[in-house]
Amino acid sequence: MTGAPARKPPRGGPRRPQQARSRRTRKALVEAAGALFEERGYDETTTAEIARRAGVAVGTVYGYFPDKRAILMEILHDTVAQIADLVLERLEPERWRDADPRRSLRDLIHTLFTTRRLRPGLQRIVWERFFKDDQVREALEAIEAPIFLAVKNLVLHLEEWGVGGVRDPDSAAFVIHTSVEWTASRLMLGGADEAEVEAAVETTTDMIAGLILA
Amino acid sequence: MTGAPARKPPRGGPRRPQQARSRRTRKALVEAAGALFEERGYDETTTAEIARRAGVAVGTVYGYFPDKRAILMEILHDTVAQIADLVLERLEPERWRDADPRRSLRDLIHTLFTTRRLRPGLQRIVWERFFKDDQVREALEAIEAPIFLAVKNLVLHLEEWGVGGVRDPDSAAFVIHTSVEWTASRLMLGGADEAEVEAAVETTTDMIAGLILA
Amino acid sequence: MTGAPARKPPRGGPRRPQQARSRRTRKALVEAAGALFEERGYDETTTAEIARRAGVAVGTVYGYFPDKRAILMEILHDTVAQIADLVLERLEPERWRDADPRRSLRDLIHTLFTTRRLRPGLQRIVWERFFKDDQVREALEAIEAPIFLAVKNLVLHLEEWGVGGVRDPDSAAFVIHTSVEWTASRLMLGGADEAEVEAAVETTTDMIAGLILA
Amino acid sequence: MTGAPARKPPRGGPRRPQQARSRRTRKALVEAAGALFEERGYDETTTAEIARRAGVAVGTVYGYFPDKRAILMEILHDTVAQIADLVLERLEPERWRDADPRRSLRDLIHTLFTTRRLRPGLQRIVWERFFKDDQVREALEAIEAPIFLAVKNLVLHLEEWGVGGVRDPDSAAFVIHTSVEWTASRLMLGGADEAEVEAAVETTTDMIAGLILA
DNA sequence: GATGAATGAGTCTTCATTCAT
DNA sequence: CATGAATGAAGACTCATTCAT
Repeated sequence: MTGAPARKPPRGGPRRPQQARSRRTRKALVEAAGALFEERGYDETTTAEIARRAGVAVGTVYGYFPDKRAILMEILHDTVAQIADLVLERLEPERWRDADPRRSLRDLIHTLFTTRRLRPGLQRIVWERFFKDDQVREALEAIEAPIFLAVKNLVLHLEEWGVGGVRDPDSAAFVIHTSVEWTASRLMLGGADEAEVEAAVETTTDMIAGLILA
Repeated sequence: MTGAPARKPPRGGPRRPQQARSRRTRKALVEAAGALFEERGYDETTTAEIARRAGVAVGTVYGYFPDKRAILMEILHDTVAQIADLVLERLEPERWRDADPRRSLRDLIHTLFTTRRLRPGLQRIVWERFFKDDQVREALEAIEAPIFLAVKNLVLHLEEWGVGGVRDPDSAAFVIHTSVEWTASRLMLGGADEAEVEAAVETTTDMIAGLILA
Repeated sequence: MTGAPARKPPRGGPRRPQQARSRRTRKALVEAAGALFEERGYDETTTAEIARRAGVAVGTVYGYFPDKRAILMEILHDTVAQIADLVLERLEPERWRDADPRRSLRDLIHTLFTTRRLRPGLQRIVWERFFKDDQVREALEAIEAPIFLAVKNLVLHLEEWGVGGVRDPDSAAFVIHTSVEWTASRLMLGGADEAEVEAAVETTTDMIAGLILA
Repeated sequence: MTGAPARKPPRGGPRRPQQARSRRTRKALVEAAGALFEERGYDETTTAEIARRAGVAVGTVYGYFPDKRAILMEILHDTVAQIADLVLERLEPERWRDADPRRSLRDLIHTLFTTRRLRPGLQRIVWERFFKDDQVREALEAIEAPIFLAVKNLVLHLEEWGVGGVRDPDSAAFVIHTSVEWTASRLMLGGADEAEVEAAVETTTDMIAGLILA
């Protein structure tokens, strides 16, 4: 006999099926809440609705999250982090090194605008709670920090390459990102038409270029 | 024509004392609500508190306003309009004609930043409700419209005077104002220190100058 | 003309009818809650039931009391104070001066026992919450204080009159009242039969007599 | 008959290891619950906490006890019985036969007071539930019965020895024990200082001595 | 037997708005 | 017009107990 009773890990199969179920429930909960927050908003969504949509009982929600706000925080974090990643990509100096800076900048701005189309309802919630909910503000600031750093870093590289530069890189990073972020939000989360958006991308590119290029 | 319909011609005494009282009550209500919204926030203020602070009964509130939101709308409108006026002043072409454009610009930006210190609690409410309450959005947009126009007009003047110009004046007006407004809000309504603010004013001035000057 | 329009106080009639209504509602609330607490117990009574029994909406309850516990505190206070008054009467030295001390004592003990028949359900709630709810404990202690004082005072009088006396009047007051109170509670709030109660009154009288008389 | 049904004769090793484990789990559960009830109180302790503290799953609890209350009953029984044993010792006539009755009595009272220091949290639960939970009341009464009997028996011995006696030994037993028990509880489970306790012990001794001695 | 995910009835409390006086 | 008592729908959260794995 070759041996041991082939028990427990049958071959990479899912161990501890309970955990699998648990993960599935959690996911269902996050998805249900995400969809509802997106559709209706945070205050307008009840914990009972989240449970129903996830196909579980109310009590189950509280087995996974301490309270309603914790669900929001998780979803907000994921959403915002996902957006931030897309932006961070466009900020890598390598992408700019041998390219036309104006083109790269426009590309960056364009990305900053289009990412606002991701989960707009949740992004609205971010702004809605930004000044009244410290947790939301802190979470957003934590996610923005690396972006500010990347912008600053990029500006320093541009200076080094002789294609631009600013007086105060920290301040520039903050002002640039904040400006674009909000211009994009107002246009994309409001209901702006395509022409307006196009024009804004162009104008914004000009504006930022005026600050950091040449 | 000899005149107005002489309704209830009171002899001597103050005309329509009721209206005077009424106006006083209304004012008390608006002031009470304004102070409470500023201190606590909109959702955190109850109509009962507003009435108590104004020294009237709850029911009386509904004799002057259809609902709680209407009080907010009035206050928000007044506050935002007041701020807009301060900004509009700085946008008058006369002020720019014979002055150093860079200086005038810096002055404008500075004004845009410092006006955020007016009734910050109410301004927070604006952003909190901007995307979730169409009435708030529309009211704000109505008030911003003349500003956009003034910015556009100014840019056109600058072009005429040969000190600047942009490709798309409408878009520029929107982008400029929106950018500065939000950068200022985040800094002033959050708790930024003086140095950060100073730096941001400088950087922002550089940025806008890059777009519209020279 | 004799004068002023006979308005407002028509002649001792009820002024401010609103306050009358308010008082009525409050009373209905207290009575409803009292009856329910008595019948079912505190935890077993819901605020909705109280409102329904009082014939008002749930919200009305909170117009008169900050929370459910406040209703209990008021009722408990009233009930216990009422009982305390009955006991205090029997403790007045005048009642003892020219009477047979043994008889007066028996009378006192008897009163302490029979008062336990008043609102037994509420008295149960007192003991149920005594050690877990500081407010209840404090309220009870506040009401007991004058009783302790009266007992002490009585003992001092007895000593003066040469019919008794104890080593430590404060301690005696506490021990006497506490002992009788609990013996009575256990018998009357449990379901003791008449004979047991009679015997206990007699025995308790002997016991206290042994301590404070002759 | 040759004997016992040789069910599953285990060779050598420890018999029914399951039962050993089972007993260990049960004990862990009782200890966990006991500690938590003592610390927080009954209502404030959840079954989930008990399970966690015992190191088992929630469901497991229900394999050993039909419900939460059953755990309490077992713990209460053990605790109260343990206290009762300490008291019963001091009530054995042998201890009193050749000793100074006053001394023995004081010793007994002292014991009745100090035993209230054992598991005070659980004793609080007894009083909290005494009138609302028939099972608790019955359990306590069952445990008190032998004490009442022992007190009665002691009183009869004292009478026989010519050092005391009462009219109604049954009633006396109940009154004595109940009085001391509650005086002690209020002092020891509340937060009385040492001096108060000492005085109460002395006074109580005087009081009981007045009833049963001489 | 053990596990722990799931259940869901049940609670208190809030507050914008109405309306009889 | 003012008053303020009354309304009642709504919502977040708890926890003893069950049961599929």
